Amino acid sequence: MNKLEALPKAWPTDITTDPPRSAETSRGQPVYAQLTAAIQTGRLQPGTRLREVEIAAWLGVSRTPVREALKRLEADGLAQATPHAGMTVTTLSRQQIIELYAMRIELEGMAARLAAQFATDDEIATLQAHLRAAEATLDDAAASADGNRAFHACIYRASHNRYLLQTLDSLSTALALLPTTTYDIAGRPAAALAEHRAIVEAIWANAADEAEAAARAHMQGAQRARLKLGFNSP
Amino acid sequence: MNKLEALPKAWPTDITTDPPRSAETSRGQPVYAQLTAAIQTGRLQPGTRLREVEIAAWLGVSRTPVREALKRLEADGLAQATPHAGMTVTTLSRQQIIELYAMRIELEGMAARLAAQFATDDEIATLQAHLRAAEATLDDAAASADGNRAFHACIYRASHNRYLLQTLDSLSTALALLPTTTYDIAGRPAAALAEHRAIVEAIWANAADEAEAAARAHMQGAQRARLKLGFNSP
DNA sequence: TTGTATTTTTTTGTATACAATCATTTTGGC
DNA sequence: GCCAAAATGATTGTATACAAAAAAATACAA
Repeated sequence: MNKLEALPKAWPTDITTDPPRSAETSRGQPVYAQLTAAIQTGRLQPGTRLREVEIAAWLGVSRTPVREALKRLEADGLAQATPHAGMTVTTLSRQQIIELYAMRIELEGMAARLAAQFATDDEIATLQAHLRAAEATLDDAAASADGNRAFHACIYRASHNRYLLQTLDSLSTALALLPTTTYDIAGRPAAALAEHRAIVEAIWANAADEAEAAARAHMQGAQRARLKLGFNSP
Repeated sequence: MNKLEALPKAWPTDITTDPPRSAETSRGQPVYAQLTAAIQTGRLQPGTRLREVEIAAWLGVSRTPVREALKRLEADGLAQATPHAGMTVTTLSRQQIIELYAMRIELEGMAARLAAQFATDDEIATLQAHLRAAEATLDDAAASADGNRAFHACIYRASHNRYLLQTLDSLSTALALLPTTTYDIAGRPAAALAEHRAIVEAIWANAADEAEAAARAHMQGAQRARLKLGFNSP
């Protein structure tokens, strides 16, 4: 019975100065989850038109929640809208990929630096567990890619900066639009694992400069691998 | 009924048609523009409840476009939603402000570096024009703050990285939630102008390292000024 | 007076009907 | 046969009615 907003113009006095930002999923929006999953698994290829009525019929809901989910996809850069022509799944250009990696090089470095300064023991233990798990899936490109995403998400959280977390999540999701992952390249999973080890080692040692340098080197390696793979469209 | 009277329901009455909002305006969405303007000018204070029907009545539209605009506000971090309790204008905590500035220090540095490498002659000329304009408004805090935003937006564009532009736009907008600007501090407009001059000088000279250092120093100065001002809530 | 249960009110979430707009096609004329 | 213009169809944008859930108010009993 905490009448939160009925307080006069005084600022909310609830003790939690940090709002649980993870409450994004509190309002269950299965439409958004279904669409992002379909895009990231390649079931919805870049360029595919996203028609509201089709999606609504497919998921058994009305157009209203579908529109909401599509707006969110647009905000995340996964879909693009043209005024009255509807939405399509974003097709990344080579230039966009370069810009995305430029951002990730910078921000992954920042995240690793902050993690080296502020990560808790639990978070470091989780990172080390991810390293061990990655050893077991070196031969499975899909599993390696999944583990890679989880590993990086751990570093984002360990940075303890919610805006950095949100931005890096968005950038990673955008790169998931690409039809292939760098883990499809022979030898890349092993190289990535070695680079991950260097990052965790520096975080564990609270070596901020080294952690940042290792993370930047890792992302530059990922970019080089990516640019070897080619693209959907020039 | 007394509950309604206790709520801040003073909605701005003058409809200023200023939808510049640069991009994304392809689908005219005046509701979003009105709400962001009202938040950034302080007419909608942090903590204010955003009721769909009130906003719809105020702007003379139905709830549908209002919902769309509110979702976008939420994605931009300007509003926060609780499952069935509606939305409120975000109240930034001290920790959030610190995290926002940490991001801006990093990304403004990156933007200045990229601008030093890739800015066109036109873009540099525009930056220099902003410097001259700022000299004329040193005594006007509000005008200085506006000019400051425009100046930084120019650097964002000159970086020629659309994701960096989008992220920095979002971060700047979030900081506009604060009730005061650092330009309210005596002497800060002059100091900021000097720092701006150093940034433009480095960009003009294509000195990437110096541009990045100048931009980081500028944002650190802005953070120090901000932290002197105090906050809404601890 | 206070605590609890019930009812009332308020507000969001969803569905659907209608309007507007753009793309395509068809039809008429040359 | 080809081009232009109008009509048709498809799809998004908007409004509104209804359902659901939560908070607030009220009634009632201890």
